Amino acid sequence: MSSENHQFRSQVIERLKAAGVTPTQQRVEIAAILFVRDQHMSADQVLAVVNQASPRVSKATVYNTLGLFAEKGLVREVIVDPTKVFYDSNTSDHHHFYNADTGHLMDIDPATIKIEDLPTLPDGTVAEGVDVIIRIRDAH
Amino acid sequence: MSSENHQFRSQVIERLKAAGVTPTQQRVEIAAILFVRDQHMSADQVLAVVNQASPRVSKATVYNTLGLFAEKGLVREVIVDPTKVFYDSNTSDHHHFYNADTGHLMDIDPATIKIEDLPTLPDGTVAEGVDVIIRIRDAH
DNA sequence: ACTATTTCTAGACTTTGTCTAAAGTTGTTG
DNA sequence: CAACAACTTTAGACAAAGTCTAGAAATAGT
Repeated sequence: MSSENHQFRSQVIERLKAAGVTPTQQRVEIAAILFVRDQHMSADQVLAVVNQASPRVSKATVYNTLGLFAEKGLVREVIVDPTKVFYDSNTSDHHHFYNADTGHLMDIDPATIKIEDLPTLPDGTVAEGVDVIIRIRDAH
Repeated sequence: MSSENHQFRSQVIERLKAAGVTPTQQRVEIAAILFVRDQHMSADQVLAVVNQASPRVSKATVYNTLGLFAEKGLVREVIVDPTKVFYDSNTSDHHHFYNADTGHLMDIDPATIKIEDLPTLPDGTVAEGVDVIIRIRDAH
């Protein structure tokens, strides 16, 4: 493993610790995949990538880990496709384009969209988050 | 069947025809359930309600029909829950609160939320729709 | 009525995701 | 550093939503 990779892994481990997640072997593997850059991956994709070389992480662990990361704010769940959940390694406040033709999910530049004051929430509830999805398709 | 019900059914049939949907027995059954009032139902719920008395519509037909209605603009698909699709019989332009604690989906009064000018779309794509989901949870 | 097209159906199947029970790790504490 | 508790991982069974198939039924057009 190169020195840069080694350094990246330590950064990943620090980030897990900072989020209160014990950095086990498997979690670091998964986090290292997600955190190389801002991206959107389904659990299935993560499973495929992590086990590319040799099977090293089980399906159950991938699902558990992604759920844990989402809970701890390390990734964000994006629900746009009825058949699967995407995990977004960009946790900053932003929204998405979703191209149903291609299944492609893209970030919207936060500067280009704004929601004016949120409506009053139903009684006895608190806001958890706001998702804006602009559904697009290929121009025919 | 009462006269009001009979009248409602004719209205439903007219609405299907207007949308270019042949009003078969099964489609009318399903539309009659959805169109009584603005509501959010999953395919499973529709299946349960339509077959309450005696089984009259198959699972495949319920799924096909809801898909057809969505395509024809008679209902709107709402994707907020990773485990199932909701069908909204309110097709006017509006957005949703989604309470993940209760699984409850609620309309947001269109007057109380506004999106300022949409961002530029990716090249070669056209907008299909904008979904805003405010995720809420029960105050502890 | 006869034929072609559309629609409906039961049930097998697929896919995403969850659960379980056992085995493996890790961390703590004396 | 041994003993123990708590946590994590795993294979594989399971669950639930939704799709597919091939035949039966309804419907429409002539």
